[in-house]
Amino acid sequence: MTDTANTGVRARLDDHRLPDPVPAGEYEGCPVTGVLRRVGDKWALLLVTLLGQRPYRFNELHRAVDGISQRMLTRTLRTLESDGLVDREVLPTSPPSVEYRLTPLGVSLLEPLAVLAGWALDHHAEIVAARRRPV
Amino acid sequence: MTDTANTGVRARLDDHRLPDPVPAGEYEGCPVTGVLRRVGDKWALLLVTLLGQRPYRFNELHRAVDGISQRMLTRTLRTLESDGLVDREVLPTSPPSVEYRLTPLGVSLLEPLAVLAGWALDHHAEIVAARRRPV
DNA sequence: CAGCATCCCGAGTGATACTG
DNA sequence: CAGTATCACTCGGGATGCTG
Repeated sequence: MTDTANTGVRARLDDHRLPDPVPAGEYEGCPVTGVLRRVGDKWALLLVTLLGQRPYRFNELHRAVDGISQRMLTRTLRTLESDGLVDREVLPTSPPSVEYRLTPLGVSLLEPLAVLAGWALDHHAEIVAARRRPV
Repeated sequence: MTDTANTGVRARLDDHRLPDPVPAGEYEGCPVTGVLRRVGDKWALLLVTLLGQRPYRFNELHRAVDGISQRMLTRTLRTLESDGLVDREVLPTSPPSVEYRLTPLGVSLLEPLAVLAGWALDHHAEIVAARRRPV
């Protein structure tokens, strides 16, 4: 592998769009797996939860999450947008600001997510305990 | 990067334990994220779903999933066992056979999972449609 | 049968610097 | 402010071969 070899290169020179539009995989076979992979994303769920409360601007999200890099914030938002979960709106202000909000589809995800989050909060102590006792 | 440079070397020579006991990360900060990462595992959820129906033996699982490697099957089962979701029982037969079954904790996960799976089945068509329309 | 040991590749992710 | 371009590094995950 040479250093110049770009991973997952787009090779669209004249149409310089996003460098890497969507991070993760296809919805091959089972659609449930595809959704779960999305949900299992390190940041995706956190962003969805945040946006479930109110719209956020880019740097507002960047500050709110605190630990995420600009790159991953952009990529995750782009993925969520591409999946139709998040809507991106560019406001015509003098310093351009962008607002992100959940789509109806994104809102509909909040409820199943809450169920799983409830389970996690309810049982994570048991999981941690299980991990601490080797066999 | 030279070819001899090993990625993520273990460097524990005298204590040759498992090469990589648990694949994924810690439960830092939010326990929900940790659980979601587990759930987002490529195979973990599939195995939990399978084991939710009845106990399976190792190669039985290997055949049932079909596409998983021995290594990932072992690793995923070990992780699930380590998290207290799956129980591993070695049967004292002449060719040693091992049975895997869900623990009560694992069974309790089936319901939240079903909710999420239901959402996925219900909306994955919208997601696919959203991905096909660029902006 | 049920694993464990290695090698290897690509995806995911962070850090940093630059731009409209 | 809201990104984009690179570089570098780790880790998930597949292939293959060996063992008790």
